[in-house]
Amino acid sequence: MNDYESLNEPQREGVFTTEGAVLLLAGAGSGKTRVITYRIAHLIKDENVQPWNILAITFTNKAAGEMKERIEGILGQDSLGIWVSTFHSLCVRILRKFAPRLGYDENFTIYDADDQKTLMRNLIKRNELDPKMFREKGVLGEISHAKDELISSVDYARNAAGDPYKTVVGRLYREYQGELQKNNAFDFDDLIVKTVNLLSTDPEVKAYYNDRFHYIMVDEYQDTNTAQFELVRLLTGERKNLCVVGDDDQSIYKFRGANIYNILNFEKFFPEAKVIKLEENYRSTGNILAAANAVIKNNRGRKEKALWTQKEAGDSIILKVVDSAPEEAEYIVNEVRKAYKRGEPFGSQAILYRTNAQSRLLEERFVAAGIPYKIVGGVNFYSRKEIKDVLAYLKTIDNGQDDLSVMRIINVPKRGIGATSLGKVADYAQRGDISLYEGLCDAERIGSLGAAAKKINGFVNFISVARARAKTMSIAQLIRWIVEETGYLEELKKEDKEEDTDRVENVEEFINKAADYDENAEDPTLSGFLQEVMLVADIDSLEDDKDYVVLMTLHGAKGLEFPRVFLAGMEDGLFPSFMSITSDNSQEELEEERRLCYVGITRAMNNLVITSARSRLVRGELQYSRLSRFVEEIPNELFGGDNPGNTGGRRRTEGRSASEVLGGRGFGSGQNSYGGDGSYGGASSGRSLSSIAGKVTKRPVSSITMKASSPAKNIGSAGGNGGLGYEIGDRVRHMKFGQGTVKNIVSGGRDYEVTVDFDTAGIKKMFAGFAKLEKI
DNA sequence: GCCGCCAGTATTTTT
DNA sequence: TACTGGCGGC
Repeated sequence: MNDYESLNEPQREGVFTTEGAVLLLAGAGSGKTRVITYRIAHLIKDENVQPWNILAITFTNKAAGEMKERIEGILGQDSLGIWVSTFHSLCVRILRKFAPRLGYDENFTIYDADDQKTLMRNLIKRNELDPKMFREKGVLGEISHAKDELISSVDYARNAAGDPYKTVVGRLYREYQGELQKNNAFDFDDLIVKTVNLLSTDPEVKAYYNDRFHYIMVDEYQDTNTAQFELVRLLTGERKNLCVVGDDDQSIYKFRGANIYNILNFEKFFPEAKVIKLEENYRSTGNILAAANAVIKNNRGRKEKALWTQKEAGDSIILKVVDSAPEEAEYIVNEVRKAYKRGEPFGSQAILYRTNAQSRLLEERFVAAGIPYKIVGGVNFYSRKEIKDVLAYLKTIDNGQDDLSVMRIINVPKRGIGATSLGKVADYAQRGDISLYEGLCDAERIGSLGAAAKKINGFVNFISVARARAKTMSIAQLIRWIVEETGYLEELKKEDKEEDTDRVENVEEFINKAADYDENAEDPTLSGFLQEVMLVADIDSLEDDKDYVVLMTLHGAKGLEFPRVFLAGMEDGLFPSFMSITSDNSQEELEEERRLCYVGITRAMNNLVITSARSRLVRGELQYSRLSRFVEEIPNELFGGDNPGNTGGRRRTEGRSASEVLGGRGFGSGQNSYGGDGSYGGASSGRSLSSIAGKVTKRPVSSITMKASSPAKNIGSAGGNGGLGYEIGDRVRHMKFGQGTVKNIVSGGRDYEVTVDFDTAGIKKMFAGFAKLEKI
């Protein structure tokens, strides 16, 4: 911890101002993670704060994991006991302990979006409502927004008086909550809301956590909603040692209830709050930063600030406008390859887009080119059918009150128990006010069931045997036993469709994840496993040390950085989205889109490539659009006029004829596949757009590999720096930043902080333990 | 009770 | 285009 000198003045202020409320306005790339980690280290090392008195809240598990690693890198064992977690996992942890005080069991189930839909669909049906009028998605959206604002079903119904639609939604809201409780389940929003309820109504619980957490930090504060703010406020208690870190310019989750006033009005809630601004950007070149500033300054509702950098202007920003989306994909893949040949690893390049659907064409091209890539987002691993099936078995075993899960698996694989029999049991259960599973246990007593009762008994017996086994087996063993004993795996294997082979692989992958949990969790339990798994986002699987091009949405890219960034699909109607342009409060929504654009631009360290297609297929229809208005906001001089392949400064190029566009010609020659299987072949010249698009049939499952075990912790703590394998002056290679020269090695607690001057990425400081530098 | 076909709908972003 | 739910035939 001899490294405080490397901090700039405001950063230092952020580290040392530990008492009271602090609002850290941290611009993109201004080193906020560094401030948070150093701050925590300072609290523990210099202020003698116990690690378990510190709580740090992040948005993704990945961010939490990284922060933990970095703190551990500085403090080693001394960091044990710090709570670093996401809002949702924090709440799960609290509820696991105190859920009974709310009338739930500790082994509650968490319902994801799919489960919510199923439940709501049932309710709409039961109420005999017109499903056209009341769509489950719309109703759930209303409920979710209410929960974000801590509006209970009672309050909602009261506010709805006079509005017929809202009155019905209010009723559905109430019934929905009733069902959740009956099933001993929480949805995502409930995790927060119920924890807030608990803390605000139970002084004992509140005192317990106030006593526990003396210092609280919240990252990405601009994306918190009202309920999350209230949660933080309650946890903070009288000490008021709360440090929030955020950037109003990067607030991009309003659609999910993020309340920008949490940041804009922080000083109203905490009048004595100290406001610190981090405005020096260490990430991007001058040109990139200038572009970002030029775009964001068009927003009105923001705190004034000016991000600056000491870096040079760097390369020009490249703008490439092509005729069609397939050409865009081809161009990007080509540029990726060229950059790779110039020495930029694949892992240093990322492609960002507005919607997940855009990944398809890109993926197709990457496969054809034989370039390693990874798509983040889209369908979550845990929401695949086969995984959800297995999960439903586990949930049924763990929490018999979860009717939804029982319903899902009772006839999977086929047991000959159909809708009619199930309906009879459901009626019986409802009359007796018992769970569906308890109803099934009574099958013999339901006369009308006839032969079906035997089949149902078979299922009930299976579950009770499974419950007994769950007590002795590891979770991985239990899953394997389930999929074999029920014949589920057999059924998947029997089908020889490609799709099903993937499914079998996914189930195997799931078993691996369970095994990993069995090994690494502090106190592995089935409930714990299920709850953890339900909160995993796709981004969490991103591994820094793999050399692949990353493809993801702009939302997914928040908090990440890459030496080379492609912003794809920069077209009005796509980005900014059609919805935002045509919406009633278009002004506000466009500002949110603009912030998203700002986030995208500021992910880039050295090179930014913006692409736009004059036409693309949207839902099977060819759609024409003009260059995104955001690109128009970037000053001309930041674009290079002589970039190879650039449109050459002709930015406002409109009016190509439709026939020219429809020709779908590739722009180059010699685009032959590059180590791929050749099935997609070479240039697109001559092929019609539809035939190219028609090629996409199935997406390969982007593999999510698990690390065998421990994330390299104590490397090189031998003596001297003998364990590192390199010293000052040596040339080294980093998976993401490429080659560079070691400039300095400083011992920092258990690990070494190594300074490397990378040829393309510039000077970086990193902990040897997880930088995994290789001498060359 | 099961399977397959048809029609309607959706795509903005996700912990 | 692609997914889902509903419906009818076996």
